[in-house]
Amino acid sequence: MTRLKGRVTLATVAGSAGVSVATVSKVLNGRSDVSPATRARVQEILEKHGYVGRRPEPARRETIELFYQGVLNAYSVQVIQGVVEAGQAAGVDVVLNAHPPHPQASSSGRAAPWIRDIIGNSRQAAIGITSQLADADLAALARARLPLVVVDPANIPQPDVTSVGSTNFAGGMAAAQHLLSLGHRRIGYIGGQPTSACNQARMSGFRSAMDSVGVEVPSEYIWLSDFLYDDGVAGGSAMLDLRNRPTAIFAGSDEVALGILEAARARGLRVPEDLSLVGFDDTEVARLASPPLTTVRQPLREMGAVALRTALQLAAGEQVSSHHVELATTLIVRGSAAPHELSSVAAS
Amino acid sequence: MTRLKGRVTLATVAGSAGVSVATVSKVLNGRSDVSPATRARVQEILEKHGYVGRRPEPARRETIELFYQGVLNAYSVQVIQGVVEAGQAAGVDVVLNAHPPHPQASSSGRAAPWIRDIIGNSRQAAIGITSQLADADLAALARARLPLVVVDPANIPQPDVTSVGSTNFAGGMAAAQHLLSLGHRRIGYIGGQPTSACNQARMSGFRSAMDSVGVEVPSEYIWLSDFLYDDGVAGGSAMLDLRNRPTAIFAGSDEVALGILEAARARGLRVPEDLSLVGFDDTEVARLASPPLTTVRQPLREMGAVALRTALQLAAGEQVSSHHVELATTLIVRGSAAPHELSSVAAS
DNA sequence: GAGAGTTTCGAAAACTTTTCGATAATTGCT
DNA sequence: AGCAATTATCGAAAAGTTTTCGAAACTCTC
Repeated sequence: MTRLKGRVTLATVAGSAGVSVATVSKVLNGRSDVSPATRARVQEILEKHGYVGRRPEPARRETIELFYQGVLNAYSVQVIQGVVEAGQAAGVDVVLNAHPPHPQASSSGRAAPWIRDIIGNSRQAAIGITSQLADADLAALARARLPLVVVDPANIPQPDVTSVGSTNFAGGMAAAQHLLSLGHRRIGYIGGQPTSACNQARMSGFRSAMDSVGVEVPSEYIWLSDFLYDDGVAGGSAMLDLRNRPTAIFAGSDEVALGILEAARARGLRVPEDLSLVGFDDTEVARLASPPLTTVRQPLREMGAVALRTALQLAAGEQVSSHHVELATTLIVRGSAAPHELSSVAAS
Repeated sequence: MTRLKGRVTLATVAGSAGVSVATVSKVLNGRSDVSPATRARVQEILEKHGYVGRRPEPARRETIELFYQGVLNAYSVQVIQGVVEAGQAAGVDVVLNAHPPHPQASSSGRAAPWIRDIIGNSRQAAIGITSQLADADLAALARARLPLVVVDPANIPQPDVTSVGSTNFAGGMAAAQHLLSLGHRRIGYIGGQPTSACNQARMSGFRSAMDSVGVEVPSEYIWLSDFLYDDGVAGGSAMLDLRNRPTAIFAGSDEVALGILEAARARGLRVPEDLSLVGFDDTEVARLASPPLTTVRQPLREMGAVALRTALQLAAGEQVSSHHVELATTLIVRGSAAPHELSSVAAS
């Protein structure tokens, strides 16, 4: 109904409410010279007819905020690309912004300034990359009815935060199985913080695969700090200096793998002849590395695209089927992992 | 003046500008069916009369469009970061968008669709990363009075395009001098397209440094295709298979350097022991490479920040002192270039 | 150089807001 | 109560703005 002819206009509402066009206009603009009773009635009719002004919004495009933590790396770039591409397809603007690394949960219940900015700038939705938000931040966003989608949230997925991830556990298993199938038995893992959800999943997948073939993982074969290059160098150095060093290492990220690569090179160890390496993420650096990294691919662009589409759905008030979506990981075989025979031959 | 009677209205402006009320309204709302000349004139009159709408809009934030070509790489990421940081400082939104690689100068004089989008979305300014725009695109932007700043434009800097670059020539010289000072004499160059301005500058700087110490550069020591990994592999392979292969190579980009690194590894050549390598850009991958790349640093973040500030100046109608700014390059010494003695010892 | 398509523009129509006068309701005063 | 003054409410008309639509001018193509 109310669609008999064209758009709903002030005249439509005025007719339906039995008042003049001017009065309806006054109600819309909160003028004082309208009696409360009339105002209420007009407002009801407005609602009923779903009146929207001539220009619902001042012709401004929908805008979603994409934020990253601290600095951009090879990982975030892929996600950003996915978000931007999906944003173009959907005809929304993607505003990119950085936010300080870890506001360290301000004791007060106030949201961080940059969160308040997002709200104040009236975005349709926000997308975070591996972000860890304080409860106050989440509460502020919820109050403002501003949907949030996090790609690969750093902390354990909370039920009230929509998130997009990948099958980290399966990826960890795939990496371990690949190395096992190449004949390796002494396999180390160098990954991120023990509190990080994706690190836990990757390591659990790794452990699970190792367990299922009855291979022990000694504690000195596990090194956890962060997913960064320097952590790879440190962990790799420690592990390669062991009397009984591993013949293969599964790195929790490509950046870590590159750090291990450097630690190996510094010791005159060649990859993959003397040490097999499997990374995680399949960022650009995996392809550019020498040797190119065998790695577990996270479909980061797709994850970004899914995050954007989910954010738009939430912004449109639609329900999403699941608060957490995981896309499949794939093992990408390049040149950094080789059969164990090679390394034993070289060692002998 | 113009206050003879009551408020300044569309009719006032229309009369003063000699156009219809409708046209003024269209200018105000950024409609497309107004010629640039008319738009400019009306805008000027609007300004002069200090026209304010009946209800001032809720002050939307300034928005600048940052666009990249095709895919994001380690290079663009640094620039993006600089733009985003400067944008935050200036309180403007940075909208990120991709555009198709090379529309190949559509024969017609029409601007590319994505350019029309930028104009239609009424950005305050646009920033391109290594973009090559067709004349029609530039003309369309100029007509819409939309300032454009290009970071490291792919083609020769045109006088009517504001651009930000770095001292490529000096960087090329610095790279060559570094390798020369390490005792190298057989030095190759693998870089981008001969038509690319920055490639020309880098290679000229390289050649100039070589000339000034009287060292010849045989033609087979020069390889030009693109600034990509695969080009590094191809060029590196060709050059390293020469009977009299170079002892050092200056790569026109870090990505090319990584390709050369891989070509060397495939031939059992070690870097820097058997081959010294100097990259260009100092993107993240230079730090992550194994060995870490000695490279010529372009201050990409600063370049991005300068581009944004310049764009805002232009948007504010200010004159900029120069249409092309070059920031200084710096040689970053890491581990991929070593004294020539080492390699001759290894060779003997 | 005709034809098809595009761009530019203003008159008129459509829509919204404001002004201002009419009317009714309320208050103040005797 | 009766009457005047005040106030509240409302809509017609005016004012202001945006959109539609057709005409004219221009451009590109064959």
